[in-house]
Amino acid sequence: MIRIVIAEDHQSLIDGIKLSLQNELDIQVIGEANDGEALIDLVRLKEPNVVITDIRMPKLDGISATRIIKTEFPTIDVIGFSMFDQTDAVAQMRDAGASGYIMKNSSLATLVEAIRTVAKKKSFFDSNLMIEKNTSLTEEIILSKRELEILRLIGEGNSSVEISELLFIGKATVDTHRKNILKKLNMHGKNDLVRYAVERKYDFT
Amino acid sequence: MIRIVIAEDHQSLIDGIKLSLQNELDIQVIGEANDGEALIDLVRLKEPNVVITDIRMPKLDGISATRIIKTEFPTIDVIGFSMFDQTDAVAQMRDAGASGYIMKNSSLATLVEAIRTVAKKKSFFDSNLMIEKNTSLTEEIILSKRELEILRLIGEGNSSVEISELLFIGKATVDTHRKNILKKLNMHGKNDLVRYAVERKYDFT
DNA sequence: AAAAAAATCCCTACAAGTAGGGATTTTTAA
DNA sequence: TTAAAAATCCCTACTTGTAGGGATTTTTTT
Repeated sequence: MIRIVIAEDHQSLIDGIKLSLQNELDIQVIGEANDGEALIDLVRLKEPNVVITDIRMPKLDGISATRIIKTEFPTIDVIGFSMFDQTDAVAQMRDAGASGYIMKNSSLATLVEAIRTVAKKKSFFDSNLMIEKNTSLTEEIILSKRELEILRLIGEGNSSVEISELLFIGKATVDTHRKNILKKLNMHGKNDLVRYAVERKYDFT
Repeated sequence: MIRIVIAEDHQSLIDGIKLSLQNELDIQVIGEANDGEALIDLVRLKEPNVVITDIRMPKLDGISATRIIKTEFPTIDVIGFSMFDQTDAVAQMRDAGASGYIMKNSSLATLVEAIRTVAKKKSFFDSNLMIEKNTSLTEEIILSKRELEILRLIGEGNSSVEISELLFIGKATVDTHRKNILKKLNMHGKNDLVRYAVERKYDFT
């Protein structure tokens, strides 16, 4: 029996995962936490086999939490998961000692596979992750300087026109950059860029 | 001389604040941090008079950082600041021991005033904050259950149509809720709701 | 110096959210 | 039980971003 705990500040997502795992008889959800600190407490209390944790959480983020967990309990396997394919986040989770990484839009099958794989002491990184596709997992700087700049401004809440005024370029240029960013990140849809920019507010270089 | 440190994961914002404070001769920025853990280290090292910290930061968030700082250095005054008027965040910062709270879109004058006020051991909470306007600062539940639900779904990246399908209601209804939420939060503009929903991913009740 | 990458700008069409109205039904609270 | 609040739905007009093209100039890199 694989005993797991889930950490995710979004309760509805936890509920979804729990529901999804109900049919997997060898996997048991023994606890859940809504922030990093609660996760640490929970792990100390229950000592699960596998921890599934969001990157971005209140109080303590998933990366720091993973570091602490792996220091105290090296045998516990941690799977990180987040909304987007953030190369840096994946690398940081790996450095922190995580055994796996999946994305929130991954299928149930992927989730289950990830849990079983890490429980067998193997690592599992979602095949959708860009980091897996390209060999060089160190410097994978996909976005150009200008694109990063524009992404940052999007995250700050600026519209294309506002950005064009801030950077003294045309609105059309900003739109082109947006499209290129979307293409590079393999995203579609209306608000994805905004969400991505805000979500990854981390590590803008 | 008021010695302050700034914590904010968005370097450009730190730069902006520093620039703004250059002309204030009695205020000196003696350090900056891009995450909660770095902030704690910095405070221990430099022991400033005032700390200005973002709520949402990698590793350790502003609320937890404030709690730690106030435990170790009760005389240091902390000012929280964030993008939006999150009633819960303000309350939590207050509980953690913060002396003030301002919003990122506050004017420079407000920022300077806040710093000087807390340095005088008085508390400063931005007059724009809803919490200040309404007397009952405990339960200030502005958004209805349905509105919160929709806001959550927006944060998860769903469009109005998708939300309407998820909740078995019409698209028009979702739009109305959006408009009401915007009105209640006093927001305008295209992506504000998305950004707000993602930013406040915290504490959805 | 030549090729590749990045940055700049324009076009049309379409989808989605905002802003301003209005209106009805269902819940909740006094 | 009756007001008040919440939730439901519809209308038109407008703005903004996405998707699909194309094209030119400026920087890098080889």
